[in-house]
Amino acid sequence: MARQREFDEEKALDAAMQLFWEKGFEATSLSDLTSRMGIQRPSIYSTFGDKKGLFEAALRKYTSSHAAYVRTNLQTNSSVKEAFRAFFENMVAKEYEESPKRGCFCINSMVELAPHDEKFEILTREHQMYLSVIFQETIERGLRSGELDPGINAKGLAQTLLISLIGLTVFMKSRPERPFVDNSVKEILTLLR
Amino acid sequence: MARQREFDEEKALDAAMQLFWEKGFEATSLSDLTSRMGIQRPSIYSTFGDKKGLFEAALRKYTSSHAAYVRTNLQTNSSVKEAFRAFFENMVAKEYEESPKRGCFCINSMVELAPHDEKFEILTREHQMYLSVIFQETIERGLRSGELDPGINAKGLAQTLLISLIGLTVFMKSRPERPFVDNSVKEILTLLR
DNA sequence: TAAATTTCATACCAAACGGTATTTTATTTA
DNA sequence: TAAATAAAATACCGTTTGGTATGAAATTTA
Repeated sequence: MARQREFDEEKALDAAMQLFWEKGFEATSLSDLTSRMGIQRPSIYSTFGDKKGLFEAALRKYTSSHAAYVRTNLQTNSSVKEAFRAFFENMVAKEYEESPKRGCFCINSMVELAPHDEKFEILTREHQMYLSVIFQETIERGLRSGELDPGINAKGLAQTLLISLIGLTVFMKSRPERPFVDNSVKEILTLLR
Repeated sequence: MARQREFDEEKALDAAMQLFWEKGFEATSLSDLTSRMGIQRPSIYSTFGDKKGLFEAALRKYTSSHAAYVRTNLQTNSSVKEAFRAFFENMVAKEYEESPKRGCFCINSMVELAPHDEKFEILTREHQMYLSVIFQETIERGLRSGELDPGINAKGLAQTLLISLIGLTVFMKSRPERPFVDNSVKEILTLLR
């Protein structure tokens, strides 16, 4: 044993996450990272391997905390319809406060990296699959309680809601007028009859 | 007047479009561009200004041809439901043949550039708005013919279909299993009752 | 045919890139 | 306290980046 680490690895990783989330992989330079993370280049390389390794660690941190956020969010409300409504509306409201519009780090990575890097193709797909399972379980809860129409296909509907969520998230990056998005949210939620 | 141009500007621009579409703005270098466009650096700069100018020209070329494609595609079929079904299914089928998954150049740009560059925020938003108008007009045609439920809100439904299309396009970049996407398409189209 | 003009090709530029070797500083163990 | 070890800081590396200056080649107009 010898000298002890002076920086907090989790805090440094969080700073990197914020940066990659906002600017993406290519547009974020090592200089950006060192200044925002508050550590020197060699510390990054000794701790995370290389730039891609750091990005991967940041994305994993994001997906795990995002998954937890979605899960608790959908479980708190006893009404399933109300839970989804609050979840979608909250997501829209939050994004309209953002500037620049960061959207979802995982979706951003899906667009920038997944098509050219199998590791990120798998990582992003698995996160989306996990979200669709959370959606499905929530819908199934609504079916058991009798709140939802028994004719509903839980899995199919979950997948559709997830795709709508992705579409909303991406579309908001172009700063469309609010009613456009609000109306779509309403319409999408009618699938939860 | 003097020496005449040796390269075809449209062909060169098309080559640039393919490259930017596949790799995005940041990941495409001037060297990539010169070799694929078949012309030298100075020709690019004298013709298109700079890298961003070339990208913008390429994106404009894409959006105008894409808009025309969508318009004719939705107008050919007399049945509106059938037109949308064919359009969505065709789009999914085409994307599953692609490798790497290029998705939609406009959507890719919305994710990479729109949040940090107002010019692209506007450009991408306006293209989406245009698409939603095409959708809306198609739905209104179905309302007039009596094919669609008169209770349908043409504008709202058009916007929702557009957002679903965006979600599908982006999601396919992570190479999800085909049934996931196919089921969602079916479910989305049920909104066209 | 000669002057004028524009394109093309080569070569080049400073700056920024991702990544490391090296030295200094701090802490632990023997 | 001395040797060993690991982290921090500085300085540096070759390569690639986007962007140009320059001169040769070609076509027009006068």
